[in-house]
Amino acid sequence: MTEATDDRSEPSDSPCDVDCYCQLNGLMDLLSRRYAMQLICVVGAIGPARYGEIEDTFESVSSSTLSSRLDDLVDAGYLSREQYAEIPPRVEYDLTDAGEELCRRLQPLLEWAADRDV
Amino acid sequence: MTEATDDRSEPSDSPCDVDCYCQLNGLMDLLSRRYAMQLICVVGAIGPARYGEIEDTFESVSSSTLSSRLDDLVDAGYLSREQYAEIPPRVEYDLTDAGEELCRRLQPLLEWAADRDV
DNA sequence: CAGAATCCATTCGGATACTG
DNA sequence: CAGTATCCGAATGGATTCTG
Repeated sequence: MTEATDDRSEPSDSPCDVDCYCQLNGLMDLLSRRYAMQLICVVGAIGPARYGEIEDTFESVSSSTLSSRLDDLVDAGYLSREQYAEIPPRVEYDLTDAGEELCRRLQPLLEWAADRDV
Repeated sequence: MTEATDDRSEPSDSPCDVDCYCQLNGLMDLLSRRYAMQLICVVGAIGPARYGEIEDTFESVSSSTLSSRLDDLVDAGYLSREQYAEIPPRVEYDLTDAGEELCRRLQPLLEWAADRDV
């Protein structure tokens, strides 16, 4: 018999093997970009949020950076973007279902992170 | 009375206000670097792990990148590094207490992420 | 108001070669 | 084995200006 002191050679039962953490997948790349994780939780916290609201929440973020990060999250399906035909224009971002799930999984991390090093 | 349809104007009771997500703190910067989150969970999964073990777990990572990421996490206090005076040299990385807490908060996220986009 | 476009300094991470 | 040192292209994010 093959020596199997641990289960690393038999990934059959584990629903999520260690290796799964290592395949750099698109989501991790996305979340690693600046403000991405914070944005999910902020939108989750203040519900449908206008662009300006979100911008104000962050102390300093350039509009170009914020825009591209919002686009990323919309394109990836974690944020929805509703544009109203008004003047002045109004845009509202909100979490999609996937975004809510993501937010749920991010919140424990971000809360702890915020406590740690303010 | 002041209108308070939501609690955004009264952040008194909330232990972690929305704003806390926005202060870009050092931990989020650290976690946003490549492999950082995965490393925490990998070390959490395979216990005390040698450098080579960790390297093998990732399909492709240059030693320079892996080294610097491990250094980051050690310096930040999430990984411990034990070096044994043997030949050939042996080094073992493990989670610190803070690292374990971090791992606990990362795991739900990474497991979900791995399921999502393989 | 909610961005888009452009430009640019900095940072990041991979490749490669070398070492105690 | 477990890195370090150096080099370099690519990606990132900020500043600024402009627009429907």
